[in-house]
Amino acid sequence: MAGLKQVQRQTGVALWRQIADRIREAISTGAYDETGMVPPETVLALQFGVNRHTVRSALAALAQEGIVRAVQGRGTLIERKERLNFPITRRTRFTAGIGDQAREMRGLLLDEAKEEASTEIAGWLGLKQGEQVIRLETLRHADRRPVSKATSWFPAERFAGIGEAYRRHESITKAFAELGLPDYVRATTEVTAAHASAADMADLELTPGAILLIAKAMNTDLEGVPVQYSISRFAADRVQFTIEN
Amino acid sequence: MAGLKQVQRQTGVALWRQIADRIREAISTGAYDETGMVPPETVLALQFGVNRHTVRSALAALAQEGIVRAVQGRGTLIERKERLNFPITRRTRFTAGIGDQAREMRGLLLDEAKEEASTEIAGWLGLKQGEQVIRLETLRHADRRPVSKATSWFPAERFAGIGEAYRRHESITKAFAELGLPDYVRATTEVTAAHASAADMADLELTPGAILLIAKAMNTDLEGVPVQYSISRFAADRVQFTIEN
DNA sequence: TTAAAATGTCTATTGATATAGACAACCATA
DNA sequence: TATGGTTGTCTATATCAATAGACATTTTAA
Repeated sequence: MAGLKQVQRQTGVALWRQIADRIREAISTGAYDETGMVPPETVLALQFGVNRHTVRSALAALAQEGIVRAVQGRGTLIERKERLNFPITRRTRFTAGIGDQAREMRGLLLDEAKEEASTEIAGWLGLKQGEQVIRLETLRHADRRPVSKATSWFPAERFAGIGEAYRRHESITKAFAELGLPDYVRATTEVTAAHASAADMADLELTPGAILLIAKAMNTDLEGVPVQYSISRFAADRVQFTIEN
Repeated sequence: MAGLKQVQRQTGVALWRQIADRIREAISTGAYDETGMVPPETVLALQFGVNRHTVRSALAALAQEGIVRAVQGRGTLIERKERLNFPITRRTRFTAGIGDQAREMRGLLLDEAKEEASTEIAGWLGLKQGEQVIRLETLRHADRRPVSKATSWFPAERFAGIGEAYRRHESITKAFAELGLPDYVRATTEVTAAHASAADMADLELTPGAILLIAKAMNTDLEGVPVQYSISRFAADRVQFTIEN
Protein backbone atom coordinates (compact mmCIF):
# COMPACT_ATOMS: atom_id res chain seq x y z
CA MET A 1 0.00 0.00 0.00
CA ALA A 2 1.50 3.29 -1.10
CA GLY A 3 1.93 5.67 1.81
CA LEU A 4 -1.08 7.84 2.37
CA LYS A 5 -0.04 11.43 2.06
CA GLN A 6 -0.22 13.74 5.00
CA VAL A 7 -3.46 15.61 5.30
CA GLN A 8 -3.43 19.32 4.85
CA ARG A 9 -4.17 21.51 7.81
CA GLN A 10 -7.24 23.38 6.75
CA THR A 11 -10.44 24.83 7.96
CA GLY A 12 -14.08 23.92 7.69
CA VAL A 13 -13.68 20.16 7.70
CA ALA A 14 -12.43 18.55 10.88
CA LEU A 15 -9.13 16.73 10.60
CA TRP A 16 -10.57 13.51 11.97
CA ARG A 17 -13.21 13.56 9.25
CA GLN A 18 -10.69 14.03 6.48
CA ILE A 19 -8.70 11.15 7.86
CA ALA A 20 -11.81 9.00 8.13
CA ASP A 21 -12.51 9.71 4.44
CA ARG A 22 -8.98 8.72 3.46
CA ILE A 23 -9.04 5.50 5.42
CA ARG A 24 -12.48 4.60 4.08
CA GLU A 25 -11.21 5.14 0.55
CA ALA A 26 -8.06 3.12 1.23
CA ILE A 27 -10.16 0.27 2.58
CA SER A 28 -12.50 0.25 -0.39
CA THR A 29 -9.60 0.15 -2.86
CA GLY A 30 -8.17 -2.85 -1.04
CA ALA A 31 -5.07 -1.17 0.37
CA TYR A 32 -5.24 -3.27 3.55
CA ASP A 33 -6.39 -6.54 2.04
CA GLU A 34 -3.21 -8.40 3.03
CA THR A 35 -3.90 -8.16 6.73
CA GLY A 36 -7.61 -7.45 6.76
CA MET A 37 -6.80 -4.83 9.34
CA VAL A 38 -6.16 -1.13 9.45
CA PRO A 39 -2.62 -0.21 10.53
CA PRO A 40 -2.17 0.53 14.24
CA GLU A 41 -3.36 3.90 15.47
CA THR A 42 0.17 5.04 16.19
CA VAL A 43 1.27 4.19 12.65
CA LEU A 44 -1.69 6.00 11.11
CA ALA A 45 -1.03 8.99 13.34
CA LEU A 46 2.52 9.09 12.05
CA GLN A 47 1.45 8.65 8.41
CA PHE A 48 -1.09 11.45 8.58
CA GLY A 49 1.05 13.63 10.79
CA VAL A 50 -1.57 14.01 13.51
CA ASN A 51 -2.07 13.01 17.07
CA ARG A 52 -3.17 9.50 17.87
CA HIS A 53 -6.40 10.83 19.42
CA THR A 54 -7.32 12.41 16.10
CA VAL A 55 -6.89 9.07 14.35
CA ARG A 56 -9.03 7.49 17.04
CA SER A 57 -11.84 9.93 16.27
CA ALA A 58 -11.62 8.97 12.61
CA LEU A 59 -11.67 5.24 13.39
CA ALA A 60 -14.57 5.75 15.77
CA ALA A 61 -16.55 7.32 12.93
CA LEU A 62 -15.72 4.40 10.63
CA ALA A 63 -16.72 1.95 13.37
CA GLN A 64 -20.00 3.84 13.68
CA GLU A 65 -20.55 3.23 9.96
CA GLY A 66 -19.84 -0.45 10.46
CA ILE A 67 -16.77 -0.38 8.24
CA VAL A 68 -14.22 -1.32 10.91
CA ARG A 69 -14.30 -2.88 14.37
CA ALA A 70 -11.64 -2.16 16.97
CA VAL A 71 -10.52 -5.01 19.21
CA GLN A 72 -8.48 -4.08 22.22
CA GLY A 73 -5.08 -5.71 22.17
CA ARG A 74 -5.36 -6.94 18.60
CA GLY A 75 -6.04 -4.07 16.28
CA THR A 76 -8.78 -2.61 14.12
CA LEU A 77 -10.46 -5.12 11.83
CA ILE A 78 -12.04 -4.33 8.49
CA GLU A 79 -15.66 -5.41 8.44
CA ARG A 80 -16.92 -4.26 5.08
CA LYS A 81 -15.26 -2.92 1.94
CA GLU A 82 -17.51 -3.57 -0.98
CA ARG A 83 -18.61 -0.96 -3.46
CA LEU A 84 -21.65 -1.72 -5.61
CA ASN A 85 -21.27 -1.25 -9.32
CA PHE A 86 -24.06 0.48 -11.14
CA PRO A 87 -23.88 0.13 -14.94
CA ILE A 88 -25.32 2.99 -16.96
CA THR A 89 -26.46 1.81 -20.36
CA ARG A 90 -29.41 2.11 -22.63
CA ARG A 91 -31.04 -0.61 -20.55
CA THR A 92 -30.22 0.79 -17.15
CA ARG A 93 -32.46 -0.62 -14.44
CA PHE A 94 -31.74 -0.20 -10.80
CA THR A 95 -32.98 -3.52 -9.54
CA ALA A 96 -31.45 -5.61 -12.30
CA GLY A 97 -28.22 -3.61 -12.31
CA ILE A 98 -27.52 -4.03 -8.63
CA GLY A 99 -29.46 -7.22 -8.26
CA ASP A 100 -26.65 -9.62 -9.08
CA GLN A 101 -24.36 -7.94 -6.58
CA ALA A 102 -26.68 -8.05 -3.58
CA ARG A 103 -28.85 -10.76 -2.18
CA GLU A 104 -31.81 -8.65 -1.16
CA MET A 105 -33.15 -5.63 -3.01
CA ARG A 106 -35.84 -3.38 -1.63
CA GLY A 107 -37.55 -0.28 -2.94
CA LEU A 108 -39.44 1.89 -0.50
CA LEU A 109 -41.92 4.56 -1.54
CA LEU A 110 -41.33 7.50 0.77
CA ASP A 111 -43.71 9.99 -0.76
CA GLU A 112 -46.08 10.44 -3.66
CA ALA A 113 -47.63 13.60 -5.02
CA LYS A 114 -49.46 14.90 -8.05
CA GLU A 115 -48.22 18.31 -9.02
CA GLU A 116 -47.77 20.77 -11.85
CA ALA A 117 -44.63 20.34 -13.92
CA SER A 118 -41.97 22.98 -13.45
CA THR A 119 -40.30 24.39 -16.54
CA GLU A 120 -37.39 22.03 -16.11
CA ILE A 121 -39.42 18.88 -15.56
CA ALA A 122 -41.83 19.75 -18.35
CA GLY A 123 -38.87 20.19 -20.66
CA TRP A 124 -37.48 16.78 -19.86
CA LEU A 125 -40.82 15.02 -20.15
CA GLY A 126 -41.88 16.85 -23.29
CA LEU A 127 -44.87 18.41 -21.56
CA LYS A 128 -46.11 21.96 -21.27
CA GLN A 129 -45.25 23.79 -18.07
CA GLY A 130 -48.07 23.32 -15.59
CA GLU A 131 -49.24 19.95 -16.94
CA GLN A 132 -49.84 17.36 -14.27
CA VAL A 133 -47.02 15.04 -13.28
CA ILE A 134 -46.70 12.41 -10.59
CA ARG A 135 -43.69 12.70 -8.35
CA LEU A 136 -42.36 9.70 -6.46
CA GLU A 137 -39.77 9.83 -3.71
CA THR A 138 -38.13 6.42 -3.41
CA LEU A 139 -35.43 4.89 -1.28
CA ARG A 140 -33.59 1.81 -2.51
CA HIS A 141 -31.75 -0.72 -0.38
CA ALA A 142 -29.30 -3.49 -1.24
CA ASP A 143 -28.90 -6.05 1.50
CA ARG A 144 -30.59 -3.76 4.02
CA ARG A 145 -28.17 -0.94 3.42
CA PRO A 146 -29.62 2.18 1.81
CA VAL A 147 -27.97 2.77 -1.54
CA SER A 148 -29.86 5.54 -3.27
CA LYS A 149 -32.69 7.96 -2.91
CA ALA A 150 -34.52 9.11 -6.01
CA THR A 151 -37.06 11.69 -7.01
CA SER A 152 -38.93 10.67 -10.17
CA TRP A 153 -41.49 12.45 -12.29
CA PHE A 154 -43.96 10.76 -14.64
CA PRO A 155 -46.63 12.17 -16.95
CA ALA A 156 -49.70 11.95 -14.71
CA GLU A 157 -52.18 11.11 -17.41
CA ARG A 158 -50.33 8.14 -18.83
CA PHE A 159 -49.11 6.66 -15.56
CA ALA A 160 -51.93 7.22 -13.09
CA GLY A 161 -51.51 4.84 -10.17
CA ILE A 162 -47.79 4.33 -10.59
CA GLY A 163 -47.20 5.10 -6.92
CA GLU A 164 -49.42 2.25 -5.83
CA ALA A 165 -47.85 -0.07 -8.41
CA TYR A 166 -44.36 0.82 -7.19
CA ARG A 167 -45.38 0.24 -3.61
CA ARG A 168 -46.50 -3.28 -4.49
CA HIS A 169 -43.66 -4.29 -6.81
CA GLU A 170 -40.86 -2.18 -5.28
CA SER A 171 -39.58 -1.65 -8.82
CA ILE A 172 -40.12 1.01 -11.46
CA THR A 173 -39.69 -1.53 -14.22
CA LYS A 174 -42.46 -3.73 -12.86
CA ALA A 175 -44.68 -0.77 -12.13
CA PHE A 176 -44.30 0.36 -15.74
CA ALA A 177 -45.12 -3.15 -16.93
CA GLU A 178 -48.30 -3.21 -14.88
CA LEU A 179 -49.34 0.09 -16.40
CA GLY A 180 -48.92 -1.22 -19.93
CA LEU A 181 -45.32 -0.24 -20.66
CA PRO A 182 -43.41 -3.50 -21.04
CA ASP A 183 -40.11 -1.94 -22.02
CA TYR A 184 -38.26 1.37 -21.89
CA VAL A 185 -34.76 2.72 -22.47
CA ARG A 186 -32.41 5.20 -20.88
CA ALA A 187 -32.07 8.25 -23.12
CA THR A 188 -29.68 10.53 -21.23
CA THR A 189 -27.88 10.56 -17.91
CA GLU A 190 -26.19 13.53 -16.30
CA VAL A 191 -23.80 12.83 -13.46
CA THR A 192 -22.69 15.29 -10.82
CA ALA A 193 -21.52 15.11 -7.22
CA ALA A 194 -22.46 17.17 -4.21
CA HIS A 195 -22.72 17.11 -0.48
CA ALA A 196 -25.75 15.44 1.02
CA SER A 197 -28.69 17.46 2.27
CA ALA A 198 -29.93 16.83 5.78
CA ALA A 199 -32.91 14.84 4.55
CA ASP A 200 -30.87 12.65 2.17
CA MET A 201 -28.27 12.17 4.88
CA ALA A 202 -30.87 10.81 7.25
CA ASP A 203 -32.54 8.49 4.75
CA LEU A 204 -29.28 7.16 3.35
CA GLU A 205 -27.79 6.78 6.83
CA LEU A 206 -24.84 8.89 5.88
CA THR A 207 -22.42 10.57 8.20
CA PRO A 208 -21.80 14.30 8.08
CA GLY A 209 -19.80 15.54 5.13
CA ALA A 210 -20.68 12.52 3.04
CA ILE A 211 -20.71 12.78 -0.73
CA LEU A 212 -23.50 11.96 -3.14
CA LEU A 213 -23.17 10.81 -6.71
CA ILE A 214 -26.15 12.34 -8.47
CA ALA A 215 -27.57 10.87 -11.67
CA LYS A 216 -30.22 12.85 -13.50
CA ALA A 217 -31.78 10.49 -15.99
CA MET A 218 -34.47 10.53 -18.64
CA ASN A 219 -36.13 7.34 -19.81
CA THR A 220 -38.27 6.97 -22.88
CA ASP A 221 -40.51 4.28 -24.31
CA LEU A 222 -39.41 2.47 -27.44
CA GLU A 223 -40.90 5.22 -29.59
CA GLY A 224 -38.71 7.80 -27.87
CA VAL A 225 -41.51 9.39 -25.87
CA PRO A 226 -40.28 10.43 -22.40
CA VAL A 227 -41.82 8.34 -19.64
CA GLN A 228 -39.71 9.25 -16.61
CA TYR A 229 -37.30 11.89 -15.42
CA SER A 230 -35.45 11.11 -12.22
CA ILE A 231 -32.81 12.54 -9.94
CA SER A 232 -31.11 9.75 -8.03
CA ARG A 233 -28.71 10.39 -5.17
CA PHE A 234 -26.26 7.58 -4.42
CA ALA A 235 -24.00 7.30 -1.40
CA ALA A 236 -20.69 7.86 -3.17
CA ASP A 237 -18.71 5.56 -0.91
CA ARG A 238 -21.06 2.64 -1.60
CA VAL A 239 -21.34 2.71 -5.38
CA GLN A 240 -19.55 3.41 -8.59
CA PHE A 241 -21.03 3.95 -12.02
CA THR A 242 -19.82 2.11 -15.07
CA ILE A 243 -20.38 3.41 -18.57
CA GLU A 244 -19.69 0.86 -21.29
CA ASN A 245 -19.35 2.34 -24.73
CA MET B 1 -36.84 30.07 -5.39
CA ALA B 2 -37.78 27.18 -3.15
CA GLY B 3 -36.63 27.67 0.42
CA LEU B 4 -33.34 26.05 1.22
CA LYS B 5 -33.84 23.61 4.03
CA GLN B 6 -32.25 24.22 7.36
CA VAL B 7 -28.88 22.62 7.79
CA GLN B 8 -28.48 19.87 10.28
CA ARG B 9 -26.40 20.49 13.35
CA GLN B 10 -23.68 17.93 13.09
CA THR B 11 -20.05 17.25 13.71
CA GLY B 12 -16.94 16.98 11.59
CA VAL B 13 -17.91 19.51 8.95
CA ALA B 14 -18.20 23.13 9.98
CA LEU B 15 -21.62 24.69 9.63
CA TRP B 16 -20.30 27.54 7.53
CA ARG B 17 -18.84 25.04 5.08
CA GLN B 18 -22.11 23.17 4.72
CA ILE B 19 -23.85 26.45 4.09
CA ALA B 20 -21.23 27.48 1.55
CA ASP B 21 -21.84 24.20 -0.28
CA ARG B 22 -25.57 24.81 -0.34
CA ILE B 23 -25.28 28.33 -1.60
CA ARG B 24 -22.76 27.31 -4.26
CA GLU B 25 -25.15 24.63 -5.43
CA ALA B 26 -28.08 27.03 -5.42
CA ILE B 27 -26.09 29.50 -7.49
CA SER B 28 -25.03 26.90 -10.05
CA THR B 29 -28.62 25.72 -10.52
CA GLY B 30 -29.71 29.28 -11.17
CA ALA B 31 -31.76 29.80 -8.03
CA TYR B 32 -30.75 33.46 -7.79
CA ASP B 33 -30.74 34.29 -11.48
CA GLU B 34 -33.55 36.84 -11.17
CA THR B 35 -31.53 39.24 -9.08
CA GLY B 36 -28.00 38.10 -9.86
CA MET B 37 -27.40 38.39 -6.15
CA VAL B 38 -27.38 36.15 -3.14
CA PRO B 39 -30.11 37.00 -0.60
CA PRO B 40 -29.03 39.31 2.25
CA GLU B 41 -27.00 37.77 5.03
CA THR B 42 -29.80 38.21 7.54
CA VAL B 43 -32.24 36.40 5.26
CA LEU B 44 -29.83 33.52 4.66
CA ALA B 45 -29.16 33.28 8.39
CA LEU B 46 -32.89 32.95 8.95
CA GLN B 47 -33.31 30.39 6.16
CA PHE B 48 -30.50 28.19 7.41
CA GLY B 49 -31.33 28.77 11.05
CA VAL B 50 -27.87 30.01 11.98
CA ASN B 51 -26.24 33.17 13.15
CA ARG B 52 -25.45 35.85 10.64
CA HIS B 53 -21.73 35.49 11.35
CA THR B 54 -21.87 31.87 10.27
CA VAL B 55 -23.42 32.88 6.97
CA ARG B 56 -20.70 35.48 6.60
CA SER B 57 -18.05 32.80 6.96
CA ALA B 58 -19.75 30.82 4.21
CA LEU B 59 -19.97 33.83 1.90
CA ALA B 60 -16.34 34.70 2.62
CA ALA B 61 -15.36 31.22 1.44
CA LEU B 62 -17.39 31.64 -1.75
CA ALA B 63 -15.83 35.05 -2.31
CA GLN B 64 -12.42 33.41 -1.91
CA GLU B 65 -13.40 31.00 -4.69
CA GLY B 66 -14.41 33.91 -6.88
CA ILE B 67 -18.03 32.83 -7.02
CA VAL B 68 -19.51 35.86 -5.27
CA ARG B 69 -18.38 39.38 -4.44
CA ALA B 70 -19.75 41.30 -1.46
CA VAL B 71 -20.35 45.03 -1.86
CA GLN B 72 -21.01 46.97 1.28
CA GLY B 73 -24.39 48.63 1.22
CA ARG B 74 -25.58 46.80 -1.89
CA GLY B 75 -25.40 43.08 -1.31
CA THR B 76 -23.48 40.03 -2.45
CA LEU B 77 -23.18 39.72 -6.22
CA ILE B 78 -22.85 36.48 -8.11
CA GLU B 79 -19.70 36.48 -10.21
CA ARG B 80 -19.64 33.03 -11.76
CA LYS B 81 -22.15 30.21 -11.99
CA GLU B 82 -21.32 28.08 -14.98
CA ARG B 83 -20.82 24.37 -14.87
CA LEU B 84 -18.99 22.75 -17.78
CA ASN B 85 -20.61 19.78 -19.40
CA PHE B 86 -18.42 16.83 -20.18
CA PRO B 87 -20.03 14.28 -22.52
CA ILE B 88 -18.94 10.67 -22.05
CA THR B 89 -19.36 8.73 -25.25
CA ARG B 90 -17.43 6.33 -27.40
CA ARG B 91 -15.65 9.35 -28.82
CA THR B 92 -14.93 11.11 -25.57
CA ARG B 93 -12.12 13.64 -25.90
CA PHE B 94 -11.40 16.18 -23.26
CA THR B 95 -10.40 19.07 -25.46
CA ALA B 96 -13.15 18.64 -28.03
CA GLY B 97 -15.74 17.90 -25.37
CA ILE B 98 -15.14 21.01 -23.33
CA GLY B 99 -13.79 23.03 -26.20
CA ASP B 100 -17.06 24.48 -27.41
CA GLN B 101 -17.95 25.64 -23.92
CA ALA B 102 -14.77 27.52 -23.15
CA ARG B 103 -12.73 29.96 -25.15
CA GLU B 104 -9.29 28.83 -24.09
CA MET B 105 -8.22 25.28 -23.39
CA ARG B 106 -4.88 24.36 -21.92
CA GLY B 107 -3.26 21.08 -20.99
CA LEU B 108 -0.25 21.17 -18.71
CA LEU B 109 2.10 18.25 -18.22
CA LEU B 110 2.92 18.15 -14.52
CA ASP B 111 4.97 14.99 -14.42
CA GLU B 112 6.15 12.15 -16.57
CA ALA B 113 7.63 8.82 -15.58
CA LYS B 114 8.42 5.43 -16.99
CA GLU B 115 7.53 2.70 -14.55
CA GLU B 116 6.52 -0.91 -14.17
CA ALA B 117 2.83 -1.61 -14.52
CA SER B 118 1.03 -2.53 -11.33
CA THR B 119 -1.37 -5.45 -11.41
CA GLU B 120 -4.30 -3.10 -11.86
CA ILE B 121 -2.78 -0.98 -14.62
CA ALA B 122 -1.44 -4.05 -16.43
CA GLY B 123 -4.91 -5.54 -16.32
CA TRP B 124 -6.48 -2.48 -17.89
CA LEU B 125 -3.84 -2.13 -20.59
CA GLY B 126 -3.69 -5.83 -21.40
CA LEU B 127 -0.05 -6.07 -20.35
CA LYS B 128 1.80 -8.37 -17.99
CA GLN B 129 2.51 -7.05 -14.54
CA GLY B 130 5.90 -5.37 -14.49
CA GLU B 131 5.89 -4.41 -18.18
CA GLN B 132 6.96 -0.85 -18.80
CA VAL B 133 4.34 1.88 -18.95
CA ILE B 134 4.56 5.64 -19.26
CA ARG B 135 2.65 7.62 -16.67
CA LEU B 136 1.63 11.21 -17.35
CA GLU B 137 0.26 13.59 -14.75
CA THR B 138 -1.72 16.30 -16.51
CA LEU B 139 -3.69 19.35 -15.45
CA ARG B 140 -6.34 20.75 -17.76
CA HIS B 141 -7.71 24.27 -17.75
CA ALA B 142 -10.73 25.85 -19.41
CA ASP B 143 -10.55 29.62 -19.63
CA ARG B 144 -7.71 29.70 -17.13
CA ARG B 145 -9.66 27.84 -14.47
CA PRO B 146 -8.34 24.37 -13.59
CA VAL B 147 -10.96 21.79 -14.45
CA SER B 148 -9.39 18.40 -14.06
CA LYS B 149 -6.24 16.61 -13.11
CA ALA B 150 -5.51 13.26 -14.67
CA THR B 151 -3.09 10.40 -14.26
CA SER B 152 -2.71 8.41 -17.48
CA TRP B 153 -0.83 5.24 -18.28
CA PHE B 154 0.29 4.18 -21.76
CA PRO B 155 2.15 1.10 -23.01
CA ALA B 156 5.73 2.36 -23.03
CA GLU B 157 6.89 0.48 -26.08
CA ARG B 158 4.15 1.65 -28.38
CA PHE B 159 3.96 5.25 -27.18
CA ALA B 160 7.53 6.25 -26.42
CA GLY B 161 7.80 10.03 -26.37
CA ILE B 162 4.14 10.69 -25.63
CA GLY B 163 5.07 13.00 -22.77
CA GLU B 164 7.00 15.29 -25.09
CA ALA B 165 4.22 15.14 -27.68
CA TYR B 166 1.63 16.07 -25.07
CA ARG B 167 3.76 18.94 -23.84
CA ARG B 168 3.86 20.37 -27.36
CA HIS B 169 0.24 19.78 -28.37
CA GLU B 170 -1.42 20.04 -24.93
CA SER B 171 -3.77 17.30 -26.08
CA ILE B 172 -3.78 13.52 -25.79
CA THR B 173 -5.62 13.20 -29.07
CA LYS B 174 -2.97 15.16 -30.95
CA ALA B 175 -0.14 13.39 -29.15
CA PHE B 176 -1.61 10.06 -30.21
CA ALA B 177 -1.90 11.30 -33.78
CA GLU B 178 1.74 12.32 -33.84
CA LEU B 179 2.73 8.86 -32.63
CA GLY B 180 0.81 7.18 -35.44
CA LEU B 181 -2.57 6.63 -33.80
CA PRO B 182 -5.01 8.77 -35.76
CA ASP B 183 -8.13 7.59 -33.93
CA TYR B 184 -9.19 5.86 -30.74
CA VAL B 185 -12.36 5.15 -28.79
CA ARG B 186 -13.51 5.11 -25.20
CA ALA B 187 -14.10 1.54 -24.09
CA THR B 188 -15.21 1.88 -20.47
CA THR B 189 -15.65 4.62 -17.91
CA GLU B 190 -16.09 4.19 -14.18
CA VAL B 191 -17.37 7.14 -12.24
CA THR B 192 -17.01 7.68 -8.53
CA ALA B 193 -16.81 10.66 -6.20
CA ALA B 194 -14.49 11.39 -3.31
CA HIS B 195 -12.92 14.13 -1.32
CA ALA B 196 -9.89 15.81 -2.81
CA SER B 197 -6.40 14.93 -1.67
CA ALA B 198 -4.11 17.72 -0.59
CA ALA B 199 -2.17 17.61 -3.87
CA ASP B 200 -5.27 17.63 -6.07
CA MET B 201 -6.76 20.37 -3.95
CA ALA B 202 -3.75 22.57 -4.55
CA ASP B 203 -3.53 21.96 -8.31
CA LEU B 204 -7.26 22.33 -8.90
CA GLU B 205 -7.42 25.41 -6.68
CA LEU B 206 -10.09 23.81 -4.54
CA THR B 207 -11.14 24.82 -1.10
CA PRO B 208 -11.12 22.39 1.82
CA GLY B 209 -13.84 19.76 1.79
CA ALA B 210 -14.30 20.05 -1.95
CA ILE B 211 -15.60 17.10 -3.93
CA LEU B 212 -14.06 15.39 -6.93
CA LEU B 213 -15.86 13.54 -9.69
CA ILE B 214 -13.51 10.75 -10.61
CA ALA B 215 -13.62 9.10 -14.03
CA LYS B 216 -11.50 6.01 -14.57
CA ALA B 217 -11.39 5.43 -18.30
CA MET B 218 -9.87 2.97 -20.73
CA ASN B 219 -9.34 3.90 -24.37
CA THR B 220 -8.57 1.48 -27.15
CA ASP B 221 -7.50 1.80 -30.76
CA LEU B 222 -9.97 0.85 -33.47
CA GLU B 223 -8.91 -2.80 -33.18
CA GLY B 224 -9.84 -2.83 -29.51
CA VAL B 225 -6.27 -2.85 -28.21
CA PRO B 226 -5.95 -0.74 -25.04
CA VAL B 227 -3.90 2.42 -25.61
CA GLN B 228 -4.59 4.43 -22.44
CA TYR B 229 -5.90 3.99 -18.94
CA SER B 230 -6.55 7.19 -17.04
CA ILE B 231 -7.90 8.40 -13.72
CA SER B 232 -9.24 11.93 -14.10
CA ARG B 233 -10.28 14.03 -11.14
CA PHE B 234 -12.76 16.83 -11.90
CA ALA B 235 -13.76 19.63 -9.56
CA ALA B 236 -17.33 18.51 -8.95
CA ASP B 237 -18.73 22.01 -8.66
CA ARG B 238 -17.33 22.99 -12.06
CA VAL B 239 -18.43 20.11 -14.26
CA GLN B 240 -21.11 17.59 -14.93
CA PHE B 241 -20.92 14.44 -17.01
CA THR B 242 -23.45 13.58 -19.66
CA ILE B 243 -23.99 10.06 -20.86
CA GLU B 244 -26.02 9.81 -24.03
CA ASN B 245 -27.32 6.36 -24.77
C1' DT C 1 -30.99 64.92 2.66
C1' DT C 2 -32.64 61.39 5.15
C1' DA C 3 -33.88 56.67 6.11
C1' DA C 4 -33.72 51.99 5.12
C1' DA C 5 -31.12 48.21 3.87
C1' DA C 6 -27.17 46.04 3.32
C1' DT C 7 -22.23 44.61 4.44
C1' DG C 8 -18.05 45.39 7.73
C1' DT C 9 -15.96 45.21 12.33
C1' DC C 10 -15.49 44.56 17.13
C1' DT C 11 -16.09 42.19 21.84
C1' DA C 12 -17.50 38.31 24.55
C1' DT C 13 -18.87 33.51 25.62
C1' DT C 14 -19.58 28.61 24.89
C1' DG C 15 -18.67 24.16 22.94
C1' DA C 16 -16.13 21.27 19.54
C1' DT C 17 -11.58 20.13 17.70
C1' DA C 18 -6.68 18.95 18.19
C1' DT C 19 -2.54 18.16 20.70
C1' DA C 20 0.05 16.11 24.56
C1' DG C 21 1.22 12.81 28.01
C1' DA C 22 0.38 9.00 31.05
C1' DC C 23 -1.28 4.73 32.10
C1' DA C 24 -4.76 0.83 32.13
C1' DA C 25 -6.60 -3.25 29.78
C1' DC C 26 -6.24 -6.72 26.59
C1' DC C 27 -4.23 -10.04 23.11
C1' DA C 28 -0.85 -12.93 20.88
C1' DT C 29 3.18 -15.37 21.23
C1' DA C 30 7.89 -16.37 22.39
C1' DT D 1 4.09 -16.48 32.13
C1' DA D 2 6.35 -12.64 30.79
C1' DT D 3 6.72 -9.25 27.13
C1' DG D 4 5.70 -6.33 23.32
C1' DG D 5 2.20 -4.44 20.74
C1' DT D 6 -2.26 -2.81 20.58
C1' DT D 7 -6.68 -0.38 21.91
C1' DG D 8 -9.18 2.13 25.89
C1' DT D 9 -9.46 5.95 29.16
C1' DC D 10 -8.28 9.96 31.65
C1' DT D 11 -6.48 14.83 32.44
C1' DA D 12 -4.95 19.18 30.66
C1' DT D 13 -4.37 22.95 27.36
C1' DA D 14 -4.80 25.74 23.16
C1' DT D 15 -7.27 26.87 19.07
C1' DC D 16 -11.29 26.86 16.02
C1' DA D 17 -16.36 27.16 15.33
C1' DA D 18 -20.71 29.20 16.49
C1' DT D 19 -23.68 32.27 18.87
C1' DA D 20 -24.89 36.86 20.54
C1' DG D 21 -25.12 41.77 20.53
C1' DA D 22 -23.71 46.38 19.27
C1' DC D 23 -22.45 49.68 16.12
C1' DA D 24 -19.91 51.55 11.91
C1' DT D 25 -19.89 52.14 6.92
C1' DT D 26 -21.75 52.18 2.43
C1' DT D 27 -25.35 52.21 -1.07
C1' DT D 28 -29.93 52.90 -2.79
C1' DA D 29 -34.04 55.11 -3.04
C1' DA D 30 -37.70 57.77 -1.09
